[in-house]
Amino acid sequence: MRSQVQDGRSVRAAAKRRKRREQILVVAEHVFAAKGYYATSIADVIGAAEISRGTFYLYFESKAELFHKLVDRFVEKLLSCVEGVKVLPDRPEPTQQMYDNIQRVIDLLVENHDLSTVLLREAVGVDDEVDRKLEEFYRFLQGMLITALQRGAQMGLIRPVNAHIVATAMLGSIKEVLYHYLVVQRVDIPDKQAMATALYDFFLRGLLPENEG
Amino acid sequence: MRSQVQDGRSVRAAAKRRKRREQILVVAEHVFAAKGYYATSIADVIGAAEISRGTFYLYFESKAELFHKLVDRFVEKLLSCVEGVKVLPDRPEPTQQMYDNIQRVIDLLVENHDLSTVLLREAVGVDDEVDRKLEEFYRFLQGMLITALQRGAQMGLIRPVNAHIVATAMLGSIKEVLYHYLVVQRVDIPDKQAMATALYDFFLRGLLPENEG
Amino acid sequence: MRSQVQDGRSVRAAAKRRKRREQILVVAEHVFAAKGYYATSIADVIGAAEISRGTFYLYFESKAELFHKLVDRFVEKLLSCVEGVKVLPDRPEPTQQMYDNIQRVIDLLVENHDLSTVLLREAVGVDDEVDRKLEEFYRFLQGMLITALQRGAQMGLIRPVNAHIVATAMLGSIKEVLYHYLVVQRVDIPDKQAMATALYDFFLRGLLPENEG
Amino acid sequence: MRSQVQDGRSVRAAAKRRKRREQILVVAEHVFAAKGYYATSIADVIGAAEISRGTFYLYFESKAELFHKLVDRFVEKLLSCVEGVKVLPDRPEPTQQMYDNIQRVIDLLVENHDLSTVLLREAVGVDDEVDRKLEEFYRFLQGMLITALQRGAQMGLIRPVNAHIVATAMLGSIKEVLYHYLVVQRVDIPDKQAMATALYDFFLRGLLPENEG
DNA sequence: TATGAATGAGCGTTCATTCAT
DNA sequence: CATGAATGAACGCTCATTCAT
Repeated sequence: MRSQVQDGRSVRAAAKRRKRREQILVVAEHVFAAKGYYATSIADVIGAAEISRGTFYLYFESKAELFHKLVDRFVEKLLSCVEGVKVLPDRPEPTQQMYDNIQRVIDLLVENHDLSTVLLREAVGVDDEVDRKLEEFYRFLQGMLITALQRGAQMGLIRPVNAHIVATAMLGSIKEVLYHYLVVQRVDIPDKQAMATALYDFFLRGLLPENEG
Repeated sequence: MRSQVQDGRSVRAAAKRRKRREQILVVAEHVFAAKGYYATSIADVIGAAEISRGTFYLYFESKAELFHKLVDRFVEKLLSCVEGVKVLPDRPEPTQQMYDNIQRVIDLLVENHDLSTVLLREAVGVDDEVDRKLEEFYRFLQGMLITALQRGAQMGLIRPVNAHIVATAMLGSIKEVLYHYLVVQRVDIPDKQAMATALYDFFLRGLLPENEG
Repeated sequence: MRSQVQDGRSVRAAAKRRKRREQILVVAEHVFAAKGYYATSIADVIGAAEISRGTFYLYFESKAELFHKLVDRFVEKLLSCVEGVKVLPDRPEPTQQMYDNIQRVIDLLVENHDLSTVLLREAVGVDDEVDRKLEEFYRFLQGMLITALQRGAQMGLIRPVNAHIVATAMLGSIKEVLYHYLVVQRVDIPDKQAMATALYDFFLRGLLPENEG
Repeated sequence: MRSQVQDGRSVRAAAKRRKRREQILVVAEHVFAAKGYYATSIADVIGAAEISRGTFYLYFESKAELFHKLVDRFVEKLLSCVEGVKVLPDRPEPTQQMYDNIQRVIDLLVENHDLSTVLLREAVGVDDEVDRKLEEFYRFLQGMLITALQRGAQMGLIRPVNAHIVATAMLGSIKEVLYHYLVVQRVDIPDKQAMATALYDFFLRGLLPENEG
């Protein structure tokens, strides 16, 4: 059994270690966001993090692993902020749930500007592991949306549509809008609520005038 | 002044040169589509094209230039197939024009499966030149859509919407749906017309049931 | 079918390539002999060979492969110079055959001073591939000697001995003597015939005086 | 002058220190024997010894020094077990002394399987210091054997032979036989006495049948 | 004394590009 | 015009060693 002193030490050491990893991850977000995965060398990362090569490899076993962790964090954060639309007494209207999801995704990506930039920009194609993770994630979201669309249609809340295509289109819409503001224009989105509202409105009512509220 | 013989020669030579370039570009589409930009080496391209290293550099000044040309072709082809929505006596209904545009884009990308794969997958982030070209192109499309949305609203054909966001969302929808089918599922799209219809329908009428035809 | 010109070219190119490889191998023999496998870096080899890094990797796929080729050459040369002792009308006395083998091995190693140095010195332990090759080779020689000892005993030409141990001891004798002269003393052996004779004499007659000719 | 208490402390501390060093050396034998010098990292050693990096460098100034100590121990042990053949009234027959030496060397190496593996396998070539030590040691043995052979010949106990070469051959015989059994076949030698006898018999009587007892 | 996080020189390897033939 | 051998800068990674705690 470890003494209390040892436990205290190891606990503090583990905390320090986590902090260091975190620091590297945060710095790497910036660097990858600025230069892209391939153009970023280990030298760039350790230069920005002000650590030595050896230290980097103490915390990550490769450049790939570093990127995978960033992808994992992105995916985890997003997964924890989207919720399947459910019809329950204690939950808001289904359409409100959809709106809330959009809002939360926007908030999250805006808060994690660099990470979002990296992932929206060029994560696909980096390596098979990353491709698999992202595809799995998008497929999960797509599945969620498809289910929501199908249930919503059964319940008469929405029109029956080609759920597969519409779900994919909705995903693409959100990605593109966020990509456009975060990466292309490199601005913090002025009015996150307006953005969510505009997307939500477009999704629900489309373009035709007879759909006017 | 060149003699006629020399002109004849140089004309033939220029034609031959163009043909060679074309051959390399076509082969490169396949290779880039299969392996991605970074994982594709010059060795892969010249191996597939059955030419020597030296010959490659006779026709392209770098790997980057080769890729730029592919991007240029993609952009040109797409530009030549989309048309701004205009209200003129000799043209179809504006909504029909939108539908036609969607349909043509889908057709083009399906016809150019490899090129589309490359560009939808990971073109962004390859280098600043490519980023600029693609951004310019997407901005052009976006501008076109924004204009159409604004004019449509003025004319009462569509609801007034946040044109910027909706235009971006429409672009993202189309990209994502095509990406999903062309790259992720790697299938030829079974029913291109149905896909266009589904997107068109979603764009116009959204999800709410009161929008039912 | 290739034209004669192309054949001529490719034949010449292949010859040039072989020559280059050979040149690198020869230089590498020197370098490995002087510094040992591990202390020798690719930089040392290409420096001594006066080629660039890239060129080295054009001819060898790794430092390991370079060393493997050297081992292969060593083993091949030795295999081609030792012959199993056979009793046939047109061949010399079995003991003379043994003497000849010893003489040929000594000659070969003296002629290939550097290569022998590398292999006698520290080839074992470099990697599993090398270990396997050398062990296989020594086992082959050992097997040959064991057979010769057993047959010789059956024919009454030699005493019955513990063939396994004696064969191994004979191998060790030859290795150590050559190692001593080639590597430790770093001299060309003054009298190769005397060396062969001394070993041969020791093998046949041992130390006891009653064995005096 | 140190107080008795301090002396007691420092004596105990020194003993502890020696014990620690010893423990590391013993563990390192195993590790080096299993993986070889170059493939063994400090991480392997401290992992097996269950000490920290810092502690290792408290006891050894480098990986090289650790190995040097192992070589020293090997050489010391061997030196303490071989004795020069001397003709004295209170000592056995010279040939018996030779047999005893062989037997003791075999016993020692079998008892120190790991250490022997390391040293027989790949010690040569590790660094100049090790090379020097081993060469000095082998030269010492060789000198001893040469003297014995020359004296033996003078006394008429053995034939006059090329003492240099025969001494080297005898060393090589013993090394190779032990190497073969300890390292290649990785077995404990079944009958150490038979091995000594076979070598002794071969050394004294050679292969020719007229030498039959 | 004991620790283990931090270091950085040095390694083997890749690959886009050049140029003599 | 065509070739492919040659180049070398740049990369990701390792590991013996140090030193603040």
